[in-house]
Amino acid sequence: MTAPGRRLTQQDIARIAGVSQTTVSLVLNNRTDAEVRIAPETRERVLRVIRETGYVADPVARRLAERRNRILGVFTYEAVFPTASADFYHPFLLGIEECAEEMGCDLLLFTSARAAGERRRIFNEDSRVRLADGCVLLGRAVDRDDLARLLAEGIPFVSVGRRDDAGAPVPYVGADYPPAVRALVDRAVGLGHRRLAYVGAGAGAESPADRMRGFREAVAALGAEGVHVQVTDRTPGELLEELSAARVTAAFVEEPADAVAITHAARERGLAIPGDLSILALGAPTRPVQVDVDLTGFRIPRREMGRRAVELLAELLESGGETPQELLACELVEGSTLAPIPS
Amino acid sequence: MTAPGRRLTQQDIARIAGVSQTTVSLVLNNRTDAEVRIAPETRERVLRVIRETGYVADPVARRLAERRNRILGVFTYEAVFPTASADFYHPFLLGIEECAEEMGCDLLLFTSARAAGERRRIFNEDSRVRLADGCVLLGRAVDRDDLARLLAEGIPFVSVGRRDDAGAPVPYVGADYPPAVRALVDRAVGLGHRRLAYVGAGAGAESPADRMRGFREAVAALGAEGVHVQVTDRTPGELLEELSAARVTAAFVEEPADAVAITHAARERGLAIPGDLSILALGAPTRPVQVDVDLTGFRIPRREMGRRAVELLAELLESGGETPQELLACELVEGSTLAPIPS
DNA sequence: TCAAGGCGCTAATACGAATTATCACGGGTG
DNA sequence: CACCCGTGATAATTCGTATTAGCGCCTTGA
Repeated sequence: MTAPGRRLTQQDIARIAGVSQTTVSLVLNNRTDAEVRIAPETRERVLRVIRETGYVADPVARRLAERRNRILGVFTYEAVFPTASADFYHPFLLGIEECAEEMGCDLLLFTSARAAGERRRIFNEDSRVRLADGCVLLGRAVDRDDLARLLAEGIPFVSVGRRDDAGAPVPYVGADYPPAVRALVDRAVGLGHRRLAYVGAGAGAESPADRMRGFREAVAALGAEGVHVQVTDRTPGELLEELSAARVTAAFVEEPADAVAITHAARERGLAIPGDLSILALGAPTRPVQVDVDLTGFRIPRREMGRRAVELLAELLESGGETPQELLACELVEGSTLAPIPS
Repeated sequence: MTAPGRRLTQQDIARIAGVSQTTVSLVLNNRTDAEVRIAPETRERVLRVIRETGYVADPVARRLAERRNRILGVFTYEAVFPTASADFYHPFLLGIEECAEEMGCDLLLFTSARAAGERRRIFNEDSRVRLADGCVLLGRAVDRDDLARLLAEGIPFVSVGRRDDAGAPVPYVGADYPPAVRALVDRAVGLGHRRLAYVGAGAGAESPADRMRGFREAVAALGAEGVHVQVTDRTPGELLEELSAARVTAAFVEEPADAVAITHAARERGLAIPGDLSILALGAPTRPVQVDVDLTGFRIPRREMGRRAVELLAELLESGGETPQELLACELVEGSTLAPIPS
């Protein structure tokens, strides 16, 4: 058993085995190159001492020397675990953890990144991004300056979620929103809907913008009419009124939590969903809600995105190569809030 | 803007500012001791270069020299994120993350710790435990050898959940099960119950053992009768039969998921809960279940345990000191599955 | 008999920052 | 004029591991 005092170093092992620190390092790394030769008996002796003492290499020193430590950073702009956003982020993290585990990597959560009282920034006073070989970025909106800086410093990273260029192309794995939204619009129009609404910000970050774009393009391509309904500071009731005033028959709601609220409000007022109004949900809820409505919409492949981000990061670390940019298809969810236009 | 090539070092900053690396380090660490003097203008010049280049110290090198890096390791014997156990672990992690963030620490998740195909071990071939300043251990059952080794190597750690000695006392923050179970037994006996059952393993790890102990002691102290019902490989129906055969009127169920299943099975058979049988749940579900029963029992202060573990770890790192061992009180949950004994 | 090369290992050094031990320079003092 | 001391910096060393460049010794081949 190890003495409780100071930690063992290769130097100690070397002393005990009667060899040099170099030899211990070579044995430890199982170097059998033509350049390096170690007598089997010496190797065995060193290995025995290592076994007996239970020595393990200090990962910090290793990283300093080798410039690599099989640690992947995970930066989230919001806290990872807190319940408010947990349901939304959990699947991404699940994928990230799975993949990291398979690759034998540890995950470093940059929980300390919060700048004084404000929202988190990647580069704060003494940033630890560099402790990891590379990192995965998570968050609805990612700071443009942070991205630019990551790119400029050549820090390997992959964003989960598409990002616009920030001085240079940003490596990402995103959800392919436009075709998913387009497919929903297609179906609605196929069921006779002509007056459609996009309910939500449709801007502010790439993902809402992408959905909005998909909506606009599809509406234009099919010759339907599309209106835009903002949700900020409005009750579900007010939204319903605006929809009805605009004679909308199918509402494409950016945030499923809003879709649920609107559905409830409608049913309270005796408005049938989807009989009188069809509701389409564009993604996964980012706020905690009891989703007791079987919403028609699509599924964001969050877990797959997490996995893929780690895979791409690994490739980036391995071989460098091109800036990876991938969009993963969203799967349509049948649900029961889309019906033919009321006659 | 930084050149995309090699990373800046203090040496580079020193060269640019026309000073030595030492000076850069001193300025960076804002050392103003009596021993160390730097002319205001020199300091300003160095700071300007640092600002202009956006230099940040390499945390790895820092750690090697300083023997401290404000990284806390989190070791879980099961995967952290996967949904199966996510609901159980989430609150602990929430507390851990909160506290780490406040203290300006990052969290290192040892996801790579899985030994070849087997369950996780802390010390595998190249363990990274030591990358962190200290670590928090999470998991129902923690390997005794791992604990002994952590203690022997003097690695600072705090276990979430009480642990028996492993060669030496183990630092922990646990839930104080015995008084919580005792309080429930008290109430049951106060309501006339005399034949009580402990349903669950009651052994295998510290936490079930603690509950069992609380149960036994309370039953003995109050002069009631207690039986032990094992759950492994038994259907809820079989459990119910055993309970009824033993004329038990109040069942103390270790695992709330089982409590839910038993309640459902009972109601299906026309057995009233709590009219005919009272059900007490001892803690939080470790398996995913739809908890649609308002169980009487107690709440494990998981979030607080996470927080406290990090706080204690911090103290341990700061000042060394005694092996901290704390038990946090569980809060009783009223629920509606406890009623007076049927007459 | 001597250069060429194989063998098994080690000394020296790099990695980037922190710390310790000095050092050069003036100005005041004895 | 020699001495001391405060000032403002730096050279050298440390942390633990990985890598590079050899070093002696022994065998071969011509």
